[in-house]
Amino acid sequence: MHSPKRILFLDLVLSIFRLNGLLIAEGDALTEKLGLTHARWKVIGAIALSNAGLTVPGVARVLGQSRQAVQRITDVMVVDGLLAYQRNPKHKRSVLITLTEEGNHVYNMLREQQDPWVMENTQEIPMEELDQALRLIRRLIKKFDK
Amino acid sequence: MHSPKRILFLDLVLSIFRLNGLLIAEGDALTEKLGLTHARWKVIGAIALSNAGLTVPGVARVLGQSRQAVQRITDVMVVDGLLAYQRNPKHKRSVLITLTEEGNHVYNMLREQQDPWVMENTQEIPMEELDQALRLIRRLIKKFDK
DNA sequence: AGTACAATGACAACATGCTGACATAATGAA
DNA sequence: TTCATTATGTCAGCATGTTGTCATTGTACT
Repeated sequence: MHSPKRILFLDLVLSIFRLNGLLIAEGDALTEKLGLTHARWKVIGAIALSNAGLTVPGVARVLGQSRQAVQRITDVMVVDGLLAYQRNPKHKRSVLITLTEEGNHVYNMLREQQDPWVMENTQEIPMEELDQALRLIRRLIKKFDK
Repeated sequence: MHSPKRILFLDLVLSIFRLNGLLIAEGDALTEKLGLTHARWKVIGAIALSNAGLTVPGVARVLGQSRQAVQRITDVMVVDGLLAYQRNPKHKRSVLITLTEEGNHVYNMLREQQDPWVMENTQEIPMEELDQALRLIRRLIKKFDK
C-alpha cells in the first residue's frame, strides 16, 4: 500500500525535519557575532514579541517546549545580563522575564541581521505561496498539538 | 519595517520549529511500543529505503546530520540487534549498515503503525495542498543546503 | 609511484531538549 | 473555608545533536 498520498506525506515530514535543522544552522550562523544561539534567540524573540510580559512556563508554552528547558536557558541569560526577572503581581513565585537594556540592544541587532536574510531568501517566492504553506503547516500543528 | 512578507516568513520559520517538535513527539509516541525513538526510526527508515547499502557517513548525509551523531545511534542499535555492520568491498574501514532480521521486523511493524497514522492525518487534506507545501519546503531546503 | 587532499572512525566537550520526581504556591469546587 | 487539583520551581538523569581533534584510509593529481 505505497499510496501516493502516504509517500507524499512522509516526504513532507522528512522535509520538515531537514528544513528544521537547516534553519537552526542558518539562525546560528546569523547570530554568531551577537553571541546568540538558536535556543537564545527563540527566547529573546518570544519575550520581545509579548506585550503583557511572560513567565518561564509562558515562554515554554509559546515555543512548545518544556518549562525546564526554557528555565535553564533563561537562568543563564540572566547571568549573562540579557534578561532580568521581575516581580509578578499575579504570582508570588513565578516571576516575569524582561529584556535588559543589553537584551534589547541584542534584539535590535538580531533584527538588523534578520531583515536582509529574510529579504534575500524570499524575494523570488510569492507571498501567496508562503501563505499557503503556512496555512497547511498550521493545520498540521493544530492537529498534533493537544 | 515590519513588512508583511517579513512577518509571514518569520511566522513560517517558527511554525516549522513548532511542527518539527510535534512530529518528533508524534513519532516517538507511535513507535514507543516498538522500543524505538525518533533518532532510531530515522536511521531505520533511511537504511530500509536505500537500495545499494549505506555507510554511517552515508546515512548522515541522507538525514542531514553529523556522522558522529549517526555513528553513536547505529553503534547502540547494533548492540541491540537491530542493525549489523557488513564488510564494504569499496572501503576497508567504512562498513555497510544492514537491517538484521529483527531490524526488518521492526521496520515492518513501524510501517503498520505509520500507515493508519498517515491516513488519519491526511484524509481531509487534498493531495495538491500537500504537494504545494512540499515544493515550497524543498525550495527552501535547496536554498539553505550548501 | 608519490604526495596532497578528502573521507572516515573514534573520542571528548558541550548545548539543548526531554521526562520524572518532589516540594510549594495558586486555583477552583464543594 | 477547606480540600483536591493544577501550576511552578528545582534538581537529576538521560537522549540527541553539534563541533573539534587526531590518526588512519581512500582518492586524485602530477
